[in-house]
Amino acid sequence: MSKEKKQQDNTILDIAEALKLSPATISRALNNGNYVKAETKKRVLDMAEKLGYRRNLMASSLRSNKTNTIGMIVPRIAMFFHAEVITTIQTQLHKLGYNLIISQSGDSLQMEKELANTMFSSRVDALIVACTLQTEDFSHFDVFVNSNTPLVFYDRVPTKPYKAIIVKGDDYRGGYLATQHLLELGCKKVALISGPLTTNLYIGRSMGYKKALAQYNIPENDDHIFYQLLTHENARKAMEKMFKGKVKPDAVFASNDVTAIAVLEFAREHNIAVPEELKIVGYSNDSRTEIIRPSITTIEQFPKEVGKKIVEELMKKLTKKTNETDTIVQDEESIIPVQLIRRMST
Amino acid sequence: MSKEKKQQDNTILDIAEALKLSPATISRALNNGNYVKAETKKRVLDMAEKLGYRRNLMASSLRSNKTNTIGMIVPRIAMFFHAEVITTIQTQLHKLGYNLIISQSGDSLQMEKELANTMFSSRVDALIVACTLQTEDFSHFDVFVNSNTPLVFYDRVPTKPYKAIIVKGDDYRGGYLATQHLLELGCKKVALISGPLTTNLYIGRSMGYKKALAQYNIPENDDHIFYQLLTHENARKAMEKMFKGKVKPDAVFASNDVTAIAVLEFAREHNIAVPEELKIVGYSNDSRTEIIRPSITTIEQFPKEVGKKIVEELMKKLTKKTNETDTIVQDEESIIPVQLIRRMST
DNA sequence: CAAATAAATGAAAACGTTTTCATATTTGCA
DNA sequence: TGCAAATATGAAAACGTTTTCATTTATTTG
Repeated sequence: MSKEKKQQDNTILDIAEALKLSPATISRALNNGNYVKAETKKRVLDMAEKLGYRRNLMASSLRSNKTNTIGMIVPRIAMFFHAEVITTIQTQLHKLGYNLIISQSGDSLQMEKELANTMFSSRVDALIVACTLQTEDFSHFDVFVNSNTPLVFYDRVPTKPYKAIIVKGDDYRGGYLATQHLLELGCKKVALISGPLTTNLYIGRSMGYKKALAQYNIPENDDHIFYQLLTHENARKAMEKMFKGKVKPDAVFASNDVTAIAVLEFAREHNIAVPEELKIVGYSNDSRTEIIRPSITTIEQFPKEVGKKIVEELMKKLTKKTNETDTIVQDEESIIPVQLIRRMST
Repeated sequence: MSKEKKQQDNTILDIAEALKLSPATISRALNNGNYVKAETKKRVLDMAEKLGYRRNLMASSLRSNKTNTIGMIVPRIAMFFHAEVITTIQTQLHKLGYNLIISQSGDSLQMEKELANTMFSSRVDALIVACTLQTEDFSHFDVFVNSNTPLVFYDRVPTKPYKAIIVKGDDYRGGYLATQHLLELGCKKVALISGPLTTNLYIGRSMGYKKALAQYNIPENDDHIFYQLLTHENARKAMEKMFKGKVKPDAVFASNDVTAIAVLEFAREHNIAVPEELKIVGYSNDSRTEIIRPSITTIEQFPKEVGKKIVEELMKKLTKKTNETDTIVQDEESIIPVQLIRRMST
């Protein structure tokens, strides 16, 4: 009853009043604008400090039409690769005076749509997205394109041309390197457990796989190729199927590390010696692949490089926003190199 | 040159104009307010849809003084426990119509302070924090308390009373369970590698450890107790020290899983049989502890329960915001139970 | 030293909502 | 049918900034 319901924050007007200046001047001082005397600026800053003033971002954004906030939608922050990308981006953006809003789609298309809307409502200055695996139609991002808000897709990106910045790993090369490595080691029956071909990632990795097979004159064996959701369970099922069949694989290229780990566990349980009888290559260099025994050979995607590239491209866009290069239909793609990390599973 | 610089978003006024209604009515319809005819409401919603209207959250928040956004500061999203907590919270909040803004302090106090300021500038309706390990002074959060903005600390919480909602795991019990388990198995020389005692987490876990020792009449051995930053390197150093000493431990209770893993790796390299010669217990049930061989016994903290509890307590606060219970100096603590997960390392 | 220019400040509008208060319309009931 | 109460709408102010434009003050220049 004694205190008011909500202690009032100090505003620019309070500073103005205390200093017998106009709000305009305060604003200029606070934004280190040019048209303000050094002395007044100091006085304002001191008084702001004294009054515990914090800029109201709502008001500021509303008026200036920029939020200094960048949105990000990822499938899951717990995924090692994405966590690294996020961290890099956040660090970089913070230095540049931007905030980052992170949201998870949980790999649900419905959620992705809702989040895109929310992000737009929040009027983020730009949006960075790694899509769900089901996203084939990208129209829920149109609103960003239409309002000229920079849009970045990374990792999981549109398969059709779309007016956005694209940053992705070299999946084709990754698939090729993994498979070539196995063939180079003398494997003749390299299986592929890939994600669904609706996503650029798995398309690329699978094509790399096929390229390598072709190059080594090994025919593809449809019984050894799986396109499915990359869950633990699905991986086991695939393995069971293959090892019940008449021709057993001598190597598996798994399009992600979770699957590679599941494959390794299957091998353990069925007393299949790794790498002697079965060699395994994963994808992404998840921290678990290094710790498991035998450690798993995998493809490093350099998430930090991806993050850096994203910020770099984004800043280009955000700063030269003035001159209209509206004619461009699709921005250029950046492709980040990958690297094979050889471990004990091969 | 043809297109305008930034395609104008449709506002409430555009809808109003199209429908020959006042902005007030549109606003009411959009917020399913009560004082609006069902028919007009439908007309408005349809037109909003047609014009691709999206509420401008800046304007809305500014006027209504609530953002429907909740902020969150964690040390690192890549930490398994935090990632789970975040995901749970985000899912729950989304159902309730709130957005979540996540930021990482990277365990830097300086960063934490900056982020707290930014969060306040963003006028989040509430803030959820897991502090850095160095945070002993909490005054950078005072501004939230002063403005009556609900504040939740979880996991890493103030050691002194502070007017905030507290949700934490039962660290004391966790430490006790881990140590008791080892003693029960006949270990006589249980080492402790703990984090620094500036944080409630490690205070609790260490006290639990000591309680168990006392209960089993085992004297503490200072050469086997370490309080240090829980890095991989520090863990190795501690192990080297102990195994060079005259009395070697027969078990290690590591206050986190990264350290437990490092201990296991040290054992592997020095041909110390786990669990026969050395038993290991970690803390947090990181996904890696299950995958490594031998798998590591650890303490489950039930991050999902933590997340749920946080949202529950928060909502209590946010909804009954009206009646002033201002006299309370500190909110109640919630303590989430823990559980020992026995694996092959013991 | 006056005129011209530059620098510093102020007044007021604007951003897109929500909300209060007033007004118009409909409904309920005697 | 008439009048109060309930329902539906509108007008205008407000939220806290930034920004444009005007004005004052200080500085330069011929």
